Amino acid sequence: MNFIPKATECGAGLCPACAVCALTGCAFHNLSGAEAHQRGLRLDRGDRLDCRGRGACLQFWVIVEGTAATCTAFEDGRRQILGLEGPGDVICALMAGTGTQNWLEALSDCRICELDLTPQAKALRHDADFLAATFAVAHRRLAAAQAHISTLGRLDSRERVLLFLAQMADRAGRGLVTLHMSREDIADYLGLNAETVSRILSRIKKSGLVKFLSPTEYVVPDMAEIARRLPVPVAEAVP
Amino acid sequence: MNFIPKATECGAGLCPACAVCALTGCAFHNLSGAEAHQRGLRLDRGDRLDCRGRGACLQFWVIVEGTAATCTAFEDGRRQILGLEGPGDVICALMAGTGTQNWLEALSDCRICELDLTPQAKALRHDADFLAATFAVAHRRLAAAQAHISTLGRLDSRERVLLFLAQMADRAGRGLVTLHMSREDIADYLGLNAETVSRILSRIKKSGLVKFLSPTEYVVPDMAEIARRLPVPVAEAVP
DNA sequence: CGCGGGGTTGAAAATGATCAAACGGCGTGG
DNA sequence: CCACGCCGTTTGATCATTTTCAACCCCGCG
Repeated sequence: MNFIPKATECGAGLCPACAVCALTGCAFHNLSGAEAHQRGLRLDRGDRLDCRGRGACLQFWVIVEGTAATCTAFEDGRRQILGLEGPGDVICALMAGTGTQNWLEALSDCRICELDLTPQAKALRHDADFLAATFAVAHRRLAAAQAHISTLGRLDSRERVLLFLAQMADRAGRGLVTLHMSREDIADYLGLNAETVSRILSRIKKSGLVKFLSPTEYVVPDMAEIARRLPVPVAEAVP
Repeated sequence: MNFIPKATECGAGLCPACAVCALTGCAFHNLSGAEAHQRGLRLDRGDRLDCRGRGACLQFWVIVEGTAATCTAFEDGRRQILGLEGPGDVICALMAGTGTQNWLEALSDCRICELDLTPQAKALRHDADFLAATFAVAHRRLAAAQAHISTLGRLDSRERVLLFLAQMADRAGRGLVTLHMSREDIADYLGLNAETVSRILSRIKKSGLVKFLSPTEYVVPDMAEIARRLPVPVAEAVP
């Protein structure tokens, strides 16, 4: 049940590829009994996890494996995917307003590590390493959220889908990309509807910018060509 | 030049209405020489302030007076307003990807306090109060950004404008509301264009939901009536 | 073999953008 | 004081994009 890699497994105490160790490295090293409050979860595709934090932001969910989405829905059922989460991503309590639901939804089968640090609240409130790590989590999510605002506000449907495909390819590290999302999931992420996504995907396919092997698998022959058709960089430059 | 109210001016050390004291209260109390790195700025309507932080997020801009907007623009000039900032709001380094500009723009004349804490970087990295305060800043911004994603992704133009009017009214504390934004500003915030905003404003005016005294001043006779037409709560419930 | 859940495609309708014209307030200069 | 011109706003006509509704296809599964 212990999905969290030990800090010792991660070389210099911090695992470069995932934030898990960054958290354990800071929050767990000087805490006794912390193990008791971490829980391994398995979600099947479509499963939802209510992760409203109680009060302060001291609960975390770390994606260990799979792809998940942070979602909201209005009273009338309209759904919006706020962000996509992959291995290493850390979700802290989603902020749900009254009347707006918030949940984490597995887009593919997922392994997730849940950390409840509320018992350690008092100590953590003064733990600089812990605070720095949670700040980094929030900051990274904020950057992603702001980029997504621009996407939804100022890109048309073709640009949104193209950017989406490019980003997923970038994240998958070139080669064959497998989407773990239905057309409707993509639509809810991009603020479109499923038919529009399908239509645009067909157009992109015809254009040759992306080669589809199946509805959920594709290859990008020339990333630069896609980048040339977008007014935004595909990947955020990491300074 | 010292725009920052002293913590002592704020009752219990924290000013309830603004985050300024929350920051000074934590970051400045135990720092000597901090005064030297704070700078009062005046921006006229339309002025832009490049606030990309150098490296770590240790520079802050606090709105003391006026309304400003955090903006991005694509290479081709399309502008998107990411968020609206009023007195007390704290902006930390905006994350600008290469190819995407980021700036803070005064929508009305503003007084802003700039804090540069990079000289204190070493000490602050271990200052729990400071870290907690910056986390709160990022967290609050994240909540706002996520709410805006839903707005842009899933509300139609009429709903967006209505929500905007209601939120501005809520923020202004009822009574007469004065918009410090042009139609184009509103459009760039809501992911629409200026003509569409104007048209919808006219429709809303005709419907009687909002009474306009001038193009930039209005009153909301019945907030509940507006809320009834929106699938989202107007104000986030503060827990 | 039939059923059901994506996915794709088409036609029609709605929504929002674009282009263009006219309005109104306001400051400047005659 | 008035005329002029500028800028932001409003409004109309038209165009493009996106949604909606519907049909159909494909494929896996009972």
